[in-house]
Amino acid sequence: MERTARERFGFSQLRPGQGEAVESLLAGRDVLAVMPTGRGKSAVYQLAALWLPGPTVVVSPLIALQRDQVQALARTGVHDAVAVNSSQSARENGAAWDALGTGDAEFVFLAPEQLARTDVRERLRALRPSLFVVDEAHCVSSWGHDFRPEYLRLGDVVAELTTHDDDGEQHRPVVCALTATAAPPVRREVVARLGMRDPEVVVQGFDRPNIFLEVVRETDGADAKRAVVVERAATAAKPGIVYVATRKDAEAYADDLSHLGLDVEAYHAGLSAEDRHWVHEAFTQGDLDVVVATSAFGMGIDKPDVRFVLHASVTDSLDSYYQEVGRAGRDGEPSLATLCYRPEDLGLQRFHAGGGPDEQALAQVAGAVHDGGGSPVPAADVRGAAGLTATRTTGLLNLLEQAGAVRVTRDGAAWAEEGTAVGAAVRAAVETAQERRRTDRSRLEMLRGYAETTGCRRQFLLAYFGERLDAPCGNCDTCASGSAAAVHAERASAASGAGSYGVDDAVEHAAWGPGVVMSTDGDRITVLFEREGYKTLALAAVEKGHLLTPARP
DNA sequence: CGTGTCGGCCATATGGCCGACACGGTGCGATATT
Repeated sequence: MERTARERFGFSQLRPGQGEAVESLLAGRDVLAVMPTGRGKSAVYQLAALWLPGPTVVVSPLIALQRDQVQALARTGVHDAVAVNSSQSARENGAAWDALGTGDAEFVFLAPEQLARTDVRERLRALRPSLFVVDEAHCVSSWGHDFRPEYLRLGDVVAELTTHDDDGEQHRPVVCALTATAAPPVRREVVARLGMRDPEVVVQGFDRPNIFLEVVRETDGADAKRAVVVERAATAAKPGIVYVATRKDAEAYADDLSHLGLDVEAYHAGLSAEDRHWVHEAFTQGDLDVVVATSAFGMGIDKPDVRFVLHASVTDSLDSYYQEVGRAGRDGEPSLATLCYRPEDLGLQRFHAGGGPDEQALAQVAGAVHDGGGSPVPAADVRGAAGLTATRTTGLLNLLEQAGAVRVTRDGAAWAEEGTAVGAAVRAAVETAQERRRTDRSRLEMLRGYAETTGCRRQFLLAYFGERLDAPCGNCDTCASGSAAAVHAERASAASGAGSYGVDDAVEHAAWGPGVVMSTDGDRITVLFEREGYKTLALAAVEKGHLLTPARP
């Protein structure tokens, strides 16, 4: 394997975890790999594909990313790769299928929306793929629920690609999920949603010790914060990225910085595809000092020398935050991650997390399904009857399915579970949506915790991702100010009962229900409850009040 | 859930305050228009 990696792909040596992951895939075992961005992740499936017999399906979230990946594979000259998507003509897509059919192409890149098409799944099934890769697999969790609901159907797609020989032998593609950032609950969700079986979970270190972490708390209002953001972006070592919460802010900050003489561009989804491509290229080539961007700017950026990532506002979670921070300092040189924190900015994220679910729309969808009288109603009919867009209908059907009120076939046709009334289905779905909202809000609260901690930032961040750093890191603002050391000493001297709880322990709370211990930290413990989200509790109170009881994992 | 904008009103002749209201992120694919 190492020789092949060296000779055919030009990798000097396998990185930690890569060999393990490839071996598992070759042995037919599913793999979830959480690895830093770079060559490391795609090498896993490229190598495995060399020895596995059938073609490889790669689910990739962006068409632009699919293009990059196809080109990158073409450069290796080892395998041919094709993509199937709506940006290509019918002729191009047809040629892609032909290449796969003759064996000229080994890889096919698709977005989840393509896999929602019956004809696409049938063609894939006929190809008998041996490997099913989900790239940027955290999208399953972060986008599946509302934004791109087809992500939640990928598990069903794997099931449909499973075929049987004449002698009854099962042929199921091995599933390989890849991501750079995933906290333990995200990993669990990806594994569950993709229907992965006893997966090998390979997690490379999350720590990026060369990035200095700091939070600037702004108490003097929105205008004062703007001034601080501009000043910091102007004086920091270049190049860098400024992340903002709105498109309007992206334009405004870009204007301000440009007036200071910087080479700067705004980037957000409201720009033309042409402009976006241009900004992306210019930044990659080193022609820009700063890009001011919404969360649209990110996937596909693999620039080694980004010196700073400055957040003008909070993100929706530490998962998103660290994903964006991770674009700094990939070359290992000193870099800076600054979060300009105003508690008021949390409001926009609360808004984005959604208000109450739309009961009327739910009732229409549930009603349309119910009218089928127990036989599957095609998704198009549900959509028509409810008068909603396809995306929205799929999202609401996912919600109803998650609530156990309806069942959905792999074609997206839905039928009502026997004996469930429309009203009950809607109530169950509303409860499911509210759970989702609570966990979303608790994720936001964890970000608040990071911004407001007086302890070591890196310890807090790594604990969130399930990694323990025993001592303060020495490369963040609280370490520099001395407050991290003070907190560390205080926690060490506090009578620690943490011994009775370990990370990943299943526990139960009388009111909040079942949960899993995410981290223990001296005198406190953070638990992720299934229905309530993250809660951080004082250990003394937990022990005294017997608040948590062990539960079955 | 917080912010920016606009119109109306007030107490005084223009500036400031208040309430109402709109707005806010991520991409796929299908469809309509040039």
